[in-house]
Amino acid sequence: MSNIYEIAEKVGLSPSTVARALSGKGYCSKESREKVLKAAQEMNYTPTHAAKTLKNKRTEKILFCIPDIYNPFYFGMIKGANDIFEKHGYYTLLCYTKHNIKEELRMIETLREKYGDGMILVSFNFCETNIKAVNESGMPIVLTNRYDSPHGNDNFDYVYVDTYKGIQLATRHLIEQGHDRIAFIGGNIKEQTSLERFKGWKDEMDRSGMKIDDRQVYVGDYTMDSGYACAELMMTRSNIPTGIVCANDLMAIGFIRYCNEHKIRIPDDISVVGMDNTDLAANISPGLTSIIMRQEEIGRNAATLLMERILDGRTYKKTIRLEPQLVVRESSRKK
Amino acid sequence: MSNIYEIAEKVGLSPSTVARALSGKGYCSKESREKVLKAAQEMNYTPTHAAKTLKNKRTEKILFCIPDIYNPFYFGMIKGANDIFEKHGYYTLLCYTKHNIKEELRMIETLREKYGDGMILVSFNFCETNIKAVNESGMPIVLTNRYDSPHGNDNFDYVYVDTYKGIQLATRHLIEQGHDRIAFIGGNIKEQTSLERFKGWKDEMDRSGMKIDDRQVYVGDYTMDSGYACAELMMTRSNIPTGIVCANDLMAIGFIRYCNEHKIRIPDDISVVGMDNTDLAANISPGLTSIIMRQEEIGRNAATLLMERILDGRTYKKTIRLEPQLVVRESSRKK
DNA sequence: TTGAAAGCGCTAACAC
DNA sequence: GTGTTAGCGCTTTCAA
Repeated sequence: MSNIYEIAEKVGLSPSTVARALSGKGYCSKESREKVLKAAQEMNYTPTHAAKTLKNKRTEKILFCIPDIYNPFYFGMIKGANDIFEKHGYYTLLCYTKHNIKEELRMIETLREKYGDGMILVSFNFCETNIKAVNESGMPIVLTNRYDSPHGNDNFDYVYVDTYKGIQLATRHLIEQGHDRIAFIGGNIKEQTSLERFKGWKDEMDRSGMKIDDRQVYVGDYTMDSGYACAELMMTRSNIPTGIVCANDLMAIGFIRYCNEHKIRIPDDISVVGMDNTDLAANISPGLTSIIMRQEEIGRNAATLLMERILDGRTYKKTIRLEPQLVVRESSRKK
Repeated sequence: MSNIYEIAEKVGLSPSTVARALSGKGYCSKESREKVLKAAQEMNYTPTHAAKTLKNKRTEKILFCIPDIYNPFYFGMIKGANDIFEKHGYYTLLCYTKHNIKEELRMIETLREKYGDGMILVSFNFCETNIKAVNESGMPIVLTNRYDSPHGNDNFDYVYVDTYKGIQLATRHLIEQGHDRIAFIGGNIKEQTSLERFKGWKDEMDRSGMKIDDRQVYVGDYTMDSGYACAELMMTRSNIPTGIVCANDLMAIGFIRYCNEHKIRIPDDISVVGMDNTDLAANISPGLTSIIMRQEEIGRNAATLLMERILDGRTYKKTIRLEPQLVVRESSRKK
């Protein structure tokens, strides 16, 4: 591949003039510029990204880490963020971290190598390990979850929708519909976001004076199949709940699939509420009652915070909280 | 951020010794190595990616372009490819090209700048413009569609599932079930893959001696909403079809949603066949008859072809064809 | 085993 | 308006 020296030689000018002609910055006569551009074209010239970066310290790329590409929840976030980055001439590169902290650390390391100028980090499980890496990276990173270290020396931004409150809304909705046996299908509560969701359900149940026991709590992994499996398990037990709060739409869909297959009527026999309000919620049958999680807004806000750090040089911490909201569809109704 | 010079100064060795210690290549005494590694750790050292690349000409990154993150069809491909790249220590970076040829060209340009070592390019619309860019990039690029230029001088690999045949299978299935009014919901036939799918339906209809007219052909954009809209339009017309071939699962799901909302029974009133056999096909109700498109295998094969070019230096062209397959579920049955 | 030095391709300050 | 030159941070050859 050609470089500016070869072009310079070909047109009989110096490399710096070529560079000026190409970049449009600095003085350069019209003639020279034209000669250079023509030659560049002919020689099929492309600047080398690495060389530019080494000088500029700017890649104009953002690394966007998502734990799970199968989950439509993230699509909105990606779109929202992308819209902002684009405006500033930045590219978004998605990194699929597979729900795996090692992958997250690898990508933070890649960011430290300055492969990108900043990062949006989505994770189900912010913990001391990855937060430490974030803090020590010295690079701009925005989380899409709430996280505050006990030591209070965090220096990253975050944008979040209050998941705890979201699950409360879902639970309260079922309670208001007169349900009294309400189960919860969530994730592993060792993970931060799963714990929050679980608490949202538990606290709301407690507040309403509902009895709960362990057998009302089902553990999935946010996939449709795990929702299905939870339904299977539930139906082997006595005292089947009449209302189900699912920690995301996908599990709710899996749950409903089981019900459809086994002639359990939704919402006649059981009311189901999902969370995330993904496109699917409106498109399956029956339509799934769900919680709006403002994915696009999260993405847009996260991207904006990142650009502030990168372009405006903001160095103090900023956090943004967004409100979840209930959407009622056909999958839930009065008991 | 620290660099090898600062480390060298700190430990009282030369930068080249530090580099050797860090890379593990070349001679370096055990003592020196230990000193260096310790200092590097203390100074929170990370190598600069750009500097390495400038020397090595290797980024160990692959750019994976997908037109549409909302479509679960691509998930399997990403996973399959990722599995292979990982084995070779390569990272996959996803680029969302939004069904937009300009974005594709931008990413090909980014590849030419050597921001990555190779690319898997997924597009709905391979045409002269993007194929020219692919051919001229001089970089290893694998397509996940069939494409052969008339001039026959292509030098890229591709892996594909025969979509034409896939739609034929879907169409034949409905014909065999006794349907005679069979509609097709596809995409804009200006796009290469949409045209292939359309032809699959048309040719199979012709072969079976079925009459077809324009009003049996509906144009969507591969989203659920567009499937819904096609259903809406269809129902305003007379002579409603009894069988529907959809060019992907998402449109089929949107179509079914319309039917559910309007008390049209699937499959009693209308049989529906999708394409892609995404996870959703099995999880919605009724289960969607669909065409297996071997997404993971496409991904794995594409990644393997790419690694052959990058690591083994293969320079001749290779193409791989995979067979689609019908899966029958509840959404289609005998008329 | 270690160090000096050149060079990857580009940018930008400075001199002409 | 143009050219010279000195880096950016790393790798690698060659000499010591």
